[in-house]
Amino acid sequence: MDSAAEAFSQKKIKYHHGELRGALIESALEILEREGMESISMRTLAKATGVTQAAPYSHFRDKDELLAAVAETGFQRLALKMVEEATGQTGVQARIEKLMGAYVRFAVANKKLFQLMFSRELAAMKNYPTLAMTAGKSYSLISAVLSKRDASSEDTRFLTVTIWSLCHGLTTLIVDDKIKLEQFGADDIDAFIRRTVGVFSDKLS
Amino acid sequence: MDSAAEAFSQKKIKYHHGELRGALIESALEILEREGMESISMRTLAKATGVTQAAPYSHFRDKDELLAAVAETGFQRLALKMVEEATGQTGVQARIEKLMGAYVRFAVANKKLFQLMFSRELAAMKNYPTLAMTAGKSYSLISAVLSKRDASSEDTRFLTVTIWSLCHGLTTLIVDDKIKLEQFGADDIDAFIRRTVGVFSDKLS
DNA sequence: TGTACATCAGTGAACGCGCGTTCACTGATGTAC
DNA sequence: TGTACATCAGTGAACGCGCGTTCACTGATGTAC
Repeated sequence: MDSAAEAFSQKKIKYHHGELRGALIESALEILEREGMESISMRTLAKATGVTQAAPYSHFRDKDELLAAVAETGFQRLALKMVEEATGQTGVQARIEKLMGAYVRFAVANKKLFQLMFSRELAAMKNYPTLAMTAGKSYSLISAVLSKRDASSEDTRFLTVTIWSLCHGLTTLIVDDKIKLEQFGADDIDAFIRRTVGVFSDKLS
Repeated sequence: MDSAAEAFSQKKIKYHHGELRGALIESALEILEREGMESISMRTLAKATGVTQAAPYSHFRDKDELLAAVAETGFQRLALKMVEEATGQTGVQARIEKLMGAYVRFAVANKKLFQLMFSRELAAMKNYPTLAMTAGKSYSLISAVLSKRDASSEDTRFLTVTIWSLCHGLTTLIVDDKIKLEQFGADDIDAFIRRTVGVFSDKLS
């Protein structure tokens, strides 16, 4: 028996999967990016994970709970990227630019996941407290940086909303193909963002 | 026969509807706002309009074409509101504030319609040229105002994208309940926007 | 170390549902004469 | 003004489909003794 066949049979003979919950989320992320959100159903996910269609219900109460888990994974990864890229930067403006850059780049690299994270299906879900908390992380990161400014001529809360709106709006429009970066002669996303944030750079010192 | 019964019977006996296309779009707008996008199906629309489920296919090739028509109506009304509110204003900043105000207020007053207009289902539709054109109107309006500035220290295209992103992002976040206006002590949307646009008012003269 | 047993993850079949769409048809309407 | 006819909007029945979810079950696994 060669190793491929062995792996297959190992996969086949396993009755208890062991890590089905995580595997379902991974499958969801893959299918999401490959085929889009409409292709995500309990049945396709189960099949993709090599399990019967009813098996996921041992780990998720219903489809909403699964989608919430997938989205939460997305928000965690997004926040992680933002933190990673912004640490080590000095100066408010530089850190804001990095946060925004991470936001946009994450969304572009994970279009469908980003769309899921802000889809109306997900927005309709109240009663997933951890999801709401994780989703609020990017706002907190921006707010935290802005509150460290020397001169606070501009109210931090308003400035945070402004920056966050700008960041989210720009990202949404890019992901949904309403803005084509190439048309702006900006070599890359970072240059584009620097240009955009530059509009109110004087408020960021 | 009283007038109500007469109206009913008139409605009943009519074989040819006469204005079915428009009536379907109206029904869609009503159901949309009342029950949300998931409740819109060819069948429910037909039923709501008092017609058999196959009748809509005399006016729309398929569901996509109908949704595109509904969204296009939305974009037209949005552009109309923006024009209405901005005309008569003097000064770039005032006009930008009015354009943004109209955008946000339209979205708040027509949440579900706005969500449809920027939904992934609609984004997936290429090949509806008139839809794309109508959808681009709000961008054009902002761009047109900004190009009238005296001193063009900031490139108009970048500034337009910045403002549009801010406008769209703010709107999206409000409509999706990520931002609660009450928490900001702003009496109304206009005050809030004035505060937000004020961040880079010096670039708007 | 070996056995009995409780637990519960995953099975396989079935449910009911609403959906988009097709199709042969019917009958209201407007037009040409 | 009245009739014949072409058009085509709307009918009613049917199609096939994938979906979320339930349910009684089976068998792998870990633990207590």
